[in-house]
Amino acid sequence: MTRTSPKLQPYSQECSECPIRHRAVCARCESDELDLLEQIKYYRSFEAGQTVVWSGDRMDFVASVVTGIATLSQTMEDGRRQMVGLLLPSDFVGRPGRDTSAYDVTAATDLVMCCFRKKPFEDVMLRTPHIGQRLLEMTLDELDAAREWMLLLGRKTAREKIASLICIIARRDASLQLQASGGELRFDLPLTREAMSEYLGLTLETVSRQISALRKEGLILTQGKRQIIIPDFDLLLEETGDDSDGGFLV
Amino acid sequence: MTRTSPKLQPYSQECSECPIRHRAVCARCESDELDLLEQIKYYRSFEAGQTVVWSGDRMDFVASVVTGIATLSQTMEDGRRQMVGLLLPSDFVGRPGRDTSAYDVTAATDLVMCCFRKKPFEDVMLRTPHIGQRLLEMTLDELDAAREWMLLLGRKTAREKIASLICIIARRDASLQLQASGGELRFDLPLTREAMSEYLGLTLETVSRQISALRKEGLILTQGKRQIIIPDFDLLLEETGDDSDGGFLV
DNA sequence: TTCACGCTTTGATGCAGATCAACCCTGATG
DNA sequence: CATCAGGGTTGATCTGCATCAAAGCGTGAA
Repeated sequence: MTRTSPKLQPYSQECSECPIRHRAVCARCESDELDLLEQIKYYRSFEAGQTVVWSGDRMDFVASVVTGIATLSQTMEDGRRQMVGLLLPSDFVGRPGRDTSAYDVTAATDLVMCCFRKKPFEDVMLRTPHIGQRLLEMTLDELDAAREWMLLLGRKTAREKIASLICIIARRDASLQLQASGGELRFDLPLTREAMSEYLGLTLETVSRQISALRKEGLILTQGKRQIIIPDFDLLLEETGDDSDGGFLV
Repeated sequence: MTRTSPKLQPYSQECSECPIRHRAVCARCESDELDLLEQIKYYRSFEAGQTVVWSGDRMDFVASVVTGIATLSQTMEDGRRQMVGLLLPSDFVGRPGRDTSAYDVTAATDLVMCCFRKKPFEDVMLRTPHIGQRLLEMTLDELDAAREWMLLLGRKTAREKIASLICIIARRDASLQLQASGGELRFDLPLTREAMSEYLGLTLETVSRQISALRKEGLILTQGKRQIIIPDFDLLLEETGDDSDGGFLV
């Protein structure tokens, strides 16, 4: 399923100049830094379900998601799996200063990533401090998201977990698309029931049951297996167990 | 276990001069930077149980733990609580670029922190890039720890959670004290049963029961309520559910 | 058209951990 | 020395989610 060669992606519309995060950074970029990054960047694409790297394998690049969704997961010896990262377009993977992956990185949907070989990337980082600063900000954001996620895993009920996940995806989806809010929200769930269960620390049967329950109560509507419509976002938010006064948007 | 297990890596000695993280940084410090940091640092101490800041409150400093243990927790409206950070000596709290705390910060034991007012600290950061780099490394470490924690919360059984927590504390404790391992490990649990339950996403009754179970099976010995002796660390490790081949050092 | 395969839904049952409720230490205090 | 309070333990019961099992889609291949 090689539809478009990654080389031909109209990536420039995002922001061809700034590879770290495709938005918001470029104001600080200077042209010689950009040249350096341009020279070392390359694209890779994956089909839904493919593994990008296995935990423990050598990973000699860092990357950011261009399109699609990637996940980070940990697996226990007996096969229990927990997702620990969900990467949407513009998110970053890889750790400067470490050369093996600590997690399984998987394409949840068809996926295009913009990669930089680690060594040259680190060289550029040394020369251009704002890249490090940006990376620090992003890492702090991820840490906050991870902590919110810990609350979900440790203390929320299955119903609250499902409502939370739907809200999280709706929000990120909406923010990516600058969607006009006001009425209903409509979007595709980009995850299988199984992937959702790995995100939430549940079984896929429980995920399915809770989605059915929310549908029966009218809190969400569904079209097909994947499309979700949220008639009243605030109503759904009340089911998440989160503070009603605006919590985090991740 | 004739020699020090790789799982019990010692921290390098503390370094009173370097406030960011007491180990490992100072090689890169230069005296004028240190002077700057010296000038803006101050100490605060707290008794066990005291709250350092509440979630949502103004927090105009960043800090690192000097002695004792601090925790970060999130609370839901109905009172359910989840710990999301456990700060041992040399760990860092606070987020440059944000002026309210996202979490309740609490002294789990008597606590001394070395604080820096946020604004001057940020100024120093701008001037001395290696502080930002160090902070990035530390944040990445914390993110890895958070992800390990997510696996624990989402997928481990109560028994595995307890075994994991005891191992985590034993390791960090051992590394702080350069403890000669080889035989048994002996240390104080610095957390109440309730704090442990908040860490693990359990109730305190379950924590108590599981500790009793491990004791009855001889995997741990206890003296009083708090002191723990681990006769065979590897045996306890097998109860954590983690991969046997060396996992993370946090 | 039929088949097969991957994903999803739904039902029946079991169990780990929550909940509710006593009771037990141990050290501080008058 | 008696009392008290703040942990900590242990027991009985309940329940939310896991587990086991089967059947229902929807899509693409034959």
